[in-house]
Amino acid sequence: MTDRLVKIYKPQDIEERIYRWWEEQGYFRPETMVEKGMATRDGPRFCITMPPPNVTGVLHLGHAMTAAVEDLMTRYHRMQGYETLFLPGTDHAGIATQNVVERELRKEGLTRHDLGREKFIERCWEWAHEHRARITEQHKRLGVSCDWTRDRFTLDPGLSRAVRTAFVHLFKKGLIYRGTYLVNWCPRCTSAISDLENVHQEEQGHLWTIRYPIVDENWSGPAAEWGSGRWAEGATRFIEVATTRPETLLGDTAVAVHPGDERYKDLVGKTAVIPAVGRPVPIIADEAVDPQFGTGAVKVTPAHDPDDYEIGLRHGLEQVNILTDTAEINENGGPYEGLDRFECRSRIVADLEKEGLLVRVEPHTHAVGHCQRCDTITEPRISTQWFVRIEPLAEAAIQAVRDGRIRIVPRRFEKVYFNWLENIRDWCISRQLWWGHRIPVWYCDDCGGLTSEVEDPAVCAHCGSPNIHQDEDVLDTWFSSGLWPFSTLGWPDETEDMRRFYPTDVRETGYDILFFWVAREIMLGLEMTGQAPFSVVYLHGLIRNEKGQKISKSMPNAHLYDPLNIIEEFGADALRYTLLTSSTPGNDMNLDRRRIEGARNFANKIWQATRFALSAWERGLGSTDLSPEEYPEPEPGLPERWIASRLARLIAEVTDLIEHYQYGEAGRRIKDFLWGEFCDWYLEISKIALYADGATPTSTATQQLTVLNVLEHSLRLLHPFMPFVTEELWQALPLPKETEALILAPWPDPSRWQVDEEAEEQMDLLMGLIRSIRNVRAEYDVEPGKRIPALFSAGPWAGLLREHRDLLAGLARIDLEQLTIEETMEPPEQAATVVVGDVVTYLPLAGLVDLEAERERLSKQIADVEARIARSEALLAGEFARKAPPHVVQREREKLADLQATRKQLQERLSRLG
RNA sequence: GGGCGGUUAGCUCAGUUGGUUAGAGCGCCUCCCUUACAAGGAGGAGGUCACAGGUUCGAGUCCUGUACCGCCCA
Repeated sequence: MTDRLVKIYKPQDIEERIYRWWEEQGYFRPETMVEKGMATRDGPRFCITMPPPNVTGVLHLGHAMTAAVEDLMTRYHRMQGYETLFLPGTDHAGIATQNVVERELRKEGLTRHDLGREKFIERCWEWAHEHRARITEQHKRLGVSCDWTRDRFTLDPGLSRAVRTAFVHLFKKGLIYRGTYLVNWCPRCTSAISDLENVHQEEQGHLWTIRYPIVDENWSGPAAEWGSGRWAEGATRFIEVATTRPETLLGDTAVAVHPGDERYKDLVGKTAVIPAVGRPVPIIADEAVDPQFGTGAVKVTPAHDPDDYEIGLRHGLEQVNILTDTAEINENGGPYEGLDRFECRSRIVADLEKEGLLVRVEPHTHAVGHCQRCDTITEPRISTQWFVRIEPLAEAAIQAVRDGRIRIVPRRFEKVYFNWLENIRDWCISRQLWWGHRIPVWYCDDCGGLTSEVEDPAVCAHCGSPNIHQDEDVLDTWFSSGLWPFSTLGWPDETEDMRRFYPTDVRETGYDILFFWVAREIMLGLEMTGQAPFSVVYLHGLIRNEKGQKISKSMPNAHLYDPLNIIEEFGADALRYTLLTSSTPGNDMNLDRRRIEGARNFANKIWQATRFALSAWERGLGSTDLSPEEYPEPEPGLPERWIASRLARLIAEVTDLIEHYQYGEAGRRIKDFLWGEFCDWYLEISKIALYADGATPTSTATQQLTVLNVLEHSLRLLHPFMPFVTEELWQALPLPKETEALILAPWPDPSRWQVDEEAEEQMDLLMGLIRSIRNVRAEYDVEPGKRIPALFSAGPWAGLLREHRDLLAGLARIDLEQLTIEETMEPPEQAATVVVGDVVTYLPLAGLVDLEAERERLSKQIADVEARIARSEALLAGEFARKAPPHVVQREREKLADLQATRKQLQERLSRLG
């Protein structure tokens, strides 16, 4: 037995070794392909940039999915002879990283302010370095063939310069502006966040209805102190408003009703008084008010609500900010100053009740904004921030997809993409953080002018004053990720990589970051480089566990879904194959460990098949002094012609499927072929010759070489799905190779393989006969190893059967001494009968065949065949024959003829049994 | 409120221009440690393809509606 491959496939023993070898040989580098003549510098090329994982954490199954799909694309194109670059990298993840580092500091009883900006950033770098190394290690375990010499990080000097260049470009073009607007504020991060990072969640809250007293001839305003219980004493008219955030009334600057609302017609123009702070505010009419909601009158808080903000602008209302940056009530909150927002809420409700101003409280479900990174409830808050004027960029991005320069797979996401971009709002890009790209804008202390330059300016661009200081804030992480497809290739420099690999080919990622990232890459790519950064967006689904639950670190059995644990247990190949074959693009997938196990078993299966191929060769040609170049030409018989034909189909189908992004189907086809046709049939057939008496090392060369060759081509097809095991097995094959490694081997060329219809038809018949004989043997409980007699009344097929009597006998366990094949014959008495088309097989199973049982068996089969004949006849008698395409009708006719032949044979047999 | 996806065997899922008797893995039943493989082999049972209409010679596949589950946007 071969010593090259151990008896059982152990991925742990091969994967890391192979990866190290690939990397050391430089196979992941496009330059290597060119050096080895696998690709040319001016021929086709393929480039994909890896979505950079956050340096915050470790890889999860989503990353494994990304890696599997992208590496498949990469390996496929590399084998197709494209000069291929899969460029890896990581993202500094501003808020997320700052949060985890701050959490670490807290364990030491420190805040970032205790350290100061510089020291804090140092700590962030330590964290980033450590995690970056870990993420790289994990990617290597997954087997990704990316060029690590081009590994990038969003805070690298080159990429930072790209960020600055892009910012300055947009700034000078007037597409970046600074202004004071209502933004989403995270009081825990003490930073603004973008609309996308503000995640709405349904929450069970309350709807408080409060009445505001109205100033009239009887009441000119509160005379008593708030909290005295007599604050509104004397007021006779009130207007009722409903709110889910009563504390915001401290910032109310109006009460609004719908202009058409008859109930309030006479109140418009009057003055209401805001409880607690006693602010007199106008009652105004605005179309935005929904008369159906609550009382039809709403409080207006322009500084703390997006709708109210708009109303405030329309009516020139004052904006009163009542919150500090940590969401405590500020000096505008009167008696509540210094309280936390939620503490304030309960206090204010109690006080309203005391003052008789609380009308009612009802349970109410509403959407509450949360910070995507820390889950804290956010507050809309007025603050000065930097924004990207996004509409012109969005317009171009829409156009690129509309006119087909970019194609989204699956298609339906194009609609989602358009919908978002068509209703887009300006992008808030400044963050009040320390970790990230500092905004390249300097303020002049003398003239107040703004200077934005790529290189740090020494003086104000407007007045030349040296008294300038840089903006304290940093940019949204997604601003730098938005430049990823070209910043990683050297932009803004006209580098060789930029020229060769940009625009890239594919953006592959989960659909959940279509807006966050992909859309922004397209917008920024078009704006900065004038070209779409990639031509295809391939979106994969999200991964859940087998019960459809979202996998999170806090799950009790989370370790079962940790990619590294899965790799330890089943191998990276099994994980990758499973991820690639158990889902369809854009659809979520429930990852089932049983499938991973099945994929591991598949890897073992081909391992075993290769061991068989090697042992046959070692006993055969391998034991001669012939070199592979001197091996005799194979002389293909029917089984060889058949398996080659099946392989031809496979190559064409798999290539076509991959070209159409149908990776799952492609992977399954390869497995079906290798397991169901090659192993189950061809290998078994080859054993007949290989183990025949008198076989010599060279007499079975055809079988040996067919096994090796089919395996060699199958391994090439499977390589992008299961790179490790295929490389290991391919290396072991004693064949002349075009390349030194499978990773560089050419993809099988579909046009070089011929389908052999005749061989397929003949083998179908032989396999059908074998299957039905096995079936009868099982039904009659014939010992599995026992050789039985058989007689074939084979009609026109007698010649074929005679020619392949060894095959028939071998796989159906027939005794060659008792095997008879004739065109027609007088059937034996005591025999089980099998009919396949016009071939009748008699199995005289002495002592085993019960005539009564046999009659029953045949009757049942006749009934079954007759039912199908009836259906077929009805079909052909109707409009089907007239309207269906001729080849479909023809096929149906053939099927019917076949069924009729079978019925005739079965009936004859039954009548003979009496 | 608008949009999207899902519903196929006990479980997890395939099924892409409509065309044989709807498939796989796991599980289940029978038999087998046969010289590549028990992580295996041979055979078997198991589905009115969520429901109701429609188009068509023909619908798991196309159209309309309904139910339930999930997601996205507002």
